[in-house]
Amino acid sequence: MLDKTYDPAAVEAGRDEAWEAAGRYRPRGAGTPYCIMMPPPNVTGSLHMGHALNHTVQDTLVRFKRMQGRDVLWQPGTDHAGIATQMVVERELAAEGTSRRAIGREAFVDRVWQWKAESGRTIVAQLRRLGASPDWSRERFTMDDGLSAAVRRAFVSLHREGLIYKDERLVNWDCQLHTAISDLEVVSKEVDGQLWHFAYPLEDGSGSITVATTRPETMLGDTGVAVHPEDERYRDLVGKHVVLPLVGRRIPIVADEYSDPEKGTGAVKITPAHDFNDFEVGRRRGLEALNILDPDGRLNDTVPAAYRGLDRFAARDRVVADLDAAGVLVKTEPYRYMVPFGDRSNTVIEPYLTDQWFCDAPTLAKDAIAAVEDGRTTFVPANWAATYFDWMRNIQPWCISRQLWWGHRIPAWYGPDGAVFVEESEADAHAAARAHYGREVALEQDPDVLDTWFSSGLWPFSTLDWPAGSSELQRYYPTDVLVTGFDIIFFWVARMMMQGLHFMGEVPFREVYIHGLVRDEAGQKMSKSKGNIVDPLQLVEDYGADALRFAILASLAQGRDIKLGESRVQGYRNFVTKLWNAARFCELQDCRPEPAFAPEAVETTLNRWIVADLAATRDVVTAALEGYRFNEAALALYRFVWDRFCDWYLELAKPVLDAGGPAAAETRATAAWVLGRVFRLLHPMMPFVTEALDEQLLGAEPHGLIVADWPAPVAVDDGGARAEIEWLIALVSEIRTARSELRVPASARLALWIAEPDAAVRARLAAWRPAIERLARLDGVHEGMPESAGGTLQVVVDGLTYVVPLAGHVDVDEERARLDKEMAKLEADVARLDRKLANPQFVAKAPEDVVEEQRERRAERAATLARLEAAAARLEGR
RNA sequence: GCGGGCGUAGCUCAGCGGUAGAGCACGGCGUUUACACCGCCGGUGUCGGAGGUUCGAACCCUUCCGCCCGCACCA
Repeated sequence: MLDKTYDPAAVEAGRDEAWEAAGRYRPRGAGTPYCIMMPPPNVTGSLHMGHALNHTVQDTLVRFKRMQGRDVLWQPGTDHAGIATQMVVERELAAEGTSRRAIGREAFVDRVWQWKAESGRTIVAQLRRLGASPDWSRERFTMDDGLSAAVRRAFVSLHREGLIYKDERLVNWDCQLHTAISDLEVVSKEVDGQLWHFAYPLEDGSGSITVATTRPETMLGDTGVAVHPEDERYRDLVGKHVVLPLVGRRIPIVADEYSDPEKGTGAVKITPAHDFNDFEVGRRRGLEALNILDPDGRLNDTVPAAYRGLDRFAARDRVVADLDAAGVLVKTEPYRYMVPFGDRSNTVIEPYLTDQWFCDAPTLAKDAIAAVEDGRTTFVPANWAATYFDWMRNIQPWCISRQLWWGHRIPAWYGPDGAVFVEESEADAHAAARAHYGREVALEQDPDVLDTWFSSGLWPFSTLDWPAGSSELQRYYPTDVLVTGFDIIFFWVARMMMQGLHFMGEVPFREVYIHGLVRDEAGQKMSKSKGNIVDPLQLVEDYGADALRFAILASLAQGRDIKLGESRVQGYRNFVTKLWNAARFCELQDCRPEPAFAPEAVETTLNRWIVADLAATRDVVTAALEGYRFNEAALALYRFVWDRFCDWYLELAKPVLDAGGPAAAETRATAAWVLGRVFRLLHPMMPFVTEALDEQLLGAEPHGLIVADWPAPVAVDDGGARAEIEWLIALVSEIRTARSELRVPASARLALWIAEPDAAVRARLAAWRPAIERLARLDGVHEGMPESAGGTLQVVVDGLTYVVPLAGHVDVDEERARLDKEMAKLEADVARLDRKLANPQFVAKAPEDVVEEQRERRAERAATLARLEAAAARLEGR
């Protein structure tokens, strides 16, 4: 027996373990392969709404495909997330009063591994709680031996091809983390600052040129002043020199297109080592790049003694004060401008001149762009391709080295004279060094590690045992679809495309399904600082994973962010409860699956109707899931279960079941069959409750639904069943509405009269009399016109008038008013349709079936109207 | 500045060329031993504004207004 109330916790408990133990998560080995690579969550992270959304979508797809008979591999794993993880552990050390530098590199890395071992299971456990069904036996971690080997192979190979190189360039430098970061890890924020104008005196004493800056401390590194070649104001100054105040350095005034006469004073100070634009100008004009900062962001020894060792911001104040004292501060104005911050450290990022490893992204991007252009990979929704192209076509060399300790150590070793040996192992490096020097030398490995995304970019094939190779690699690459948020199209999707195409010669995935972000009920992005985080696990605890999953999917309109509040989840928990109770009713009614049940062969109108309706729902759901229209699939099932099966089918079945006989037997079998189909259709979206019901109610074999066949289409000839049930629903609804509007007490059992039924209607009434009486609260169905005192209620359905004598329950005026309201609506409809049909253009140009449809509609409305008019007249007549 | 998106019922959103919809919220009524996590009943809303295309536009085009998100700028 099913429990009286649905208890998600009880229903969901133990099911993940059972599925896994039964091997359900593993590829079945037969069927067309279907593969999804799980975007590896940060190993030390915990589940947030974004994960819940992302994994619910993947799991729904995977379960759907599994049921369709595909050989499904959902490859799971986690990411080492270099900076984020290192920071967490560093914070821990700080709390203990020590630091990574204090304990040293080796001890620190050990410590991170230790921490990973402790906290690395959380996210996986949480995903399991959600119902995620990847092949956990294949779980990978980006720093596993195999994946690390893949990283080294990729690095060495790209290096040999000249696509990875070391260069001294400006990078985004994080002064707190002491590492370079990529462009993508920099977030610009608008800041209220000041714009200072300084007059740099000309060397020849003939005056000065005024430049403006928001970062005065950088003037200590100025090696030039640029003006626009066309700028009349400064034309005569080009080629002259100024003497840099405070420093005394003689620097040239150069002409360069970069200088914008409209901006600031039109003359711009050039600090090649500390500004990306200035760096380019410096290169073009042969200006020296003078690095004035140390890795902490303090001024170094290239600046005058007074400023050495000062922090960049302290130096700023000092420089301004000194320039003011020197009389060259022309003016100071408040100024709003954009300042780059590190997305992790949230400190101001400095452009900084260092030696770093770069990947030639512009070259790798070529095929990655072509692959999307020619449709080898497509985006869903398609417009995300524009974002992808936009970034790919403007891609810059990718700085892949990080001055961190946690991550893949760069496989480069340096000899005593600085010669570099890039090899997959230290042994190989030594061999190369021997060949180079003709003797054994001491080598030192590059201290840096690689950007985390370098290894994540290899994920679609490194997880399948590349470079060693395996049958899985052959079978599942390219994967079918990547499911991810738009926020990492650049970070991750682009990198996988570049590396996948380069190393595998084929795209990593054929489709990229991009979903939105989860926001709170007010549409705010969830963040810890706002305190509006909704914890998915709390929701799972309160309402069940099934409810959360279904809520997510039902809210997931394509290409939009989703706003998910608790009430939404609650609503779908109610839906699960509804399903549970419907199943329980069927159980009480002894509905059991009939092995020989053939949906096409059911005979009663009611059963033919529900079978036909379910067949249509199946088609809608199948097409919706295939097209990533999850909300459409969810809604179709919600409607079928609640509005059709529960509200009408079961209610109409009650009298049939009570009456017994062959019709009752068929109905029991049909109900059981329909529920079984519903469980299957719903399973990818709400896996737990559907399988529990399938087992408990229908006696299906344990953990079988997850691998049950997806329902095949059913070709039903409903033989007029739909029309008949629609008539019945309309009749009952009309009477209910009229009763409610006339405030007839619910308890009043009234008779139904029909004046002139034809044979068909007479038969229908006879067949459905118990149902009509039950659902419309009636007692007796009669032919003819009633002798009524005390008013009547009259409704028109399919052109026939049905009369309910009210016997004093209501007064005539109220019924008259109700009829008037309905007639007014119909009159308006008829008038509108008449206007349309009277338009010769419409009749001539619109498709025939559309015109015919309007004519029929017009006739139907007019007939109903006539009946209502007659009914009104009868009211008057008394 | 460039790109993308959004503006439909109180709220959250479907619909995207042929009668304006759902859920939630709200209000009324509670009869039916599956379900109060329920049942029944209740929606005229300039489909952001203005033009245009069309026999017909919430849906296509143009333009304007308002909001959001990327990217760039960052003297």
